[in-house]
Amino acid sequence: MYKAPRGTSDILPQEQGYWSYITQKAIDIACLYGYQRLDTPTFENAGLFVRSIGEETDIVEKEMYSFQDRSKDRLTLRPEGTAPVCRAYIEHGMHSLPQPVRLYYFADIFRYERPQAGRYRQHHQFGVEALGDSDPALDAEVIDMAWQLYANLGLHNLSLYLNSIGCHSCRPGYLESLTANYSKRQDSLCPDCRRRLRLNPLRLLDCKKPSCIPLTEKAPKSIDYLCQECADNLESLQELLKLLNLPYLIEHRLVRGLDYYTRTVFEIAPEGELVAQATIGAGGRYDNLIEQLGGKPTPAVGFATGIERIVLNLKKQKVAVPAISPPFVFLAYLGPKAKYEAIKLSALLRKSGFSVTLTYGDRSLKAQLKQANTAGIRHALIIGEDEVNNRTIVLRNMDKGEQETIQLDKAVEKLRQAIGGSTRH
RNA sequence: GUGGGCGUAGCCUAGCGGUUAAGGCGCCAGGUUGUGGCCCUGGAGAUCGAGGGUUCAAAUCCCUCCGCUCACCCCA
Repeated sequence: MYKAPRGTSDILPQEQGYWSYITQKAIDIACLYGYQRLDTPTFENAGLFVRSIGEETDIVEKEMYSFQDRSKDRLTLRPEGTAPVCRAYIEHGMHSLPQPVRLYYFADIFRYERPQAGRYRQHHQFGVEALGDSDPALDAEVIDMAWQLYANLGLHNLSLYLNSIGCHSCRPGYLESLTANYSKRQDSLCPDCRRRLRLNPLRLLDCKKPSCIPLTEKAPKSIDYLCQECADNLESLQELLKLLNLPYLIEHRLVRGLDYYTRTVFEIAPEGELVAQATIGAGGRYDNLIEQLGGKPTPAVGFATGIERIVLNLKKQKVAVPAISPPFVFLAYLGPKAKYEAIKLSALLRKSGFSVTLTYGDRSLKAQLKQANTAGIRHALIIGEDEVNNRTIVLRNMDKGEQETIQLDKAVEKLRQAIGGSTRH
């Protein structure tokens, strides 16, 4: 038996209510802030991700789904959403549009990881990118969008963590100080941290081992090493967040796993859970990325959120999402002549805008009504030999258990009346 | 890649050495010659994750593998 590949899953009909709810809210937010949709391919040239995410990162080193196609091109299923957007920005000359260019996307994301709660090999993200402006007001706008999205979704008790990891001019000084600080205590470091010290010192701050936490707390903070410009930026961002009434926490241990981030980085997670796996959305500024990918120097800021993690939290917080409506009417028939009429009528009903379903296996009326009932369909049309001969049909209200015989050619009209309080048909 | 937990019909669970593997939900049919929800009756559906071993006898004990799951690394 075939099964869905490890770390992937089917999104079943009973789950779709969450997905359409989230998708719709996300589109609403994007429109509200004037962002336009951009869809990029599911796979890109491998080099795009290697160059943008960074060679030394886990994603590039061991998590990419890469393959060679028949023309020997090295391709990769996208492991994140920002680099493709930047590629499209450059490729389509979007620098000649009024700046900033505001874009949003929904994308499948692929990473070869060991699956666990809230982590999959294929997952889905909604993301926004605002390209072509370095003003911290744009950072604030993106953070605000994220925050409002969660609020509109009905999620509560979330925390916004904020940090600045500086720019190319001030970060080296900070890294030096951080490395020096940790080198002195090398003996008391966990094995992972010793590796981080060599490969990716920023990540030292991420360690959750009880033995390392005191070190992370005493470690130098990036915000103390910011150059004037970065410091000013962070300062005005904070002012703007206050202006927008967004509660935030400066978290100096917050660093992001991708190399392209500069200055602002942020994460939104359930209160008190600053662990990577709990994060439902994250983002930051990436002022050097577009230039690095061959475009003109273009500052930019973005944010992405995992749909699966939103679903997880909606369930955890018991947020009720609107159910997906069943068809408006169930068409039941008895006998071959009636079947013929029923199929003809179903076409007419659909043409008139009524969602209608029927079962074709010539089953008993009992079975057909049972099916309508199970599906939550509130109106049934019943046609048998007698009705065909009289050009009539029975309209049954499934909630009330009442029914009436009507003229067959009045079915559409009668159903229109039956809509009553229903919002959808 | 490392470690823990778990694999019995579509789903949930019982059985933990001894005949045809049991129950609930769901599905199908009948009770009602053309009427759903409640009830009653019946039916279909399981090579007990796979392979090997121990034994007169294995779903049950042992080994290996596979899968799921949780955690670590790291990420949404």
